[in-house]
Amino acid sequence: MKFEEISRAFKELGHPIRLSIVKRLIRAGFQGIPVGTLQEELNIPNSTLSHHISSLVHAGLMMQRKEGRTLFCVLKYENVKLLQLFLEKDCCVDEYLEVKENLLE
Amino acid sequence: MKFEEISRAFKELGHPIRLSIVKRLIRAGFQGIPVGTLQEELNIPNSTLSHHISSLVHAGLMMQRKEGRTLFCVLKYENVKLLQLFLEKDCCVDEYLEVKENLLE
DNA sequence: ATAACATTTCGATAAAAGTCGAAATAATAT
DNA sequence: ATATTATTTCGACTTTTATCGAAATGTTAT
Repeated sequence: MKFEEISRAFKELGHPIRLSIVKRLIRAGFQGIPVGTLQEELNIPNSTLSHHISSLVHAGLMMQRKEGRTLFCVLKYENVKLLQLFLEKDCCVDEYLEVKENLLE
Repeated sequence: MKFEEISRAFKELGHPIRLSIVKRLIRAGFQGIPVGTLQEELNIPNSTLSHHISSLVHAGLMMQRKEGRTLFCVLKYENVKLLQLFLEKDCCVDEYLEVKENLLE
């Protein structure tokens, strides 16, 4: 993943719907979660959801697996992890910080 | 930082220029770096740079400190760290991964 | 006071992203 | 074959971002 790709991936996380999708996909594990289920949970039109999913796929943050007529969305954990490492290694020098682990509500 | 703010912050990192700024600010430490220096290094028009800086400030990723007629840009490390923690805690369950530490070029 | 410097605001324009109904595709079941 | 279900594509539209020259603002030096 090079700089432009990292940046593109962050942009993907920069939309509440897509960030919700990603967050939901974590819980779904490797089995993933059907598009339809996502749609019910997020309660948005299918075309809108499809658009965001496609965007996430192109950015390398998720992949899809088809079973019958159901499409499962699966997070690409390794790439999310890369983003985390980018922030951790390039952005956060620990001496600079005293971080409270529970700041994330 | 709540969900919407996290998402907003990721969006900020989702532009190559702004991600470059953030990356540069890390090296600058708490002293920060003058807007003018950033401009020379990035080689973009001042109005464009100013626009992106303003955006980063509003998203809580950096702050500014004035010294004479020079404005220093300083990263808000703690918020970048929060993003990293968000990805680490909410998105990356370590059992799911074997991560190569050197994947970031 | 005026000039030189650092940076922002304005304003106009161009480009990209987001939204969603309706039609199209694909898979399975009857 | 036809109907049903799951999901995507199309197309039109609205909203948001990005870009950048030029003018304005604020700061220090002369």
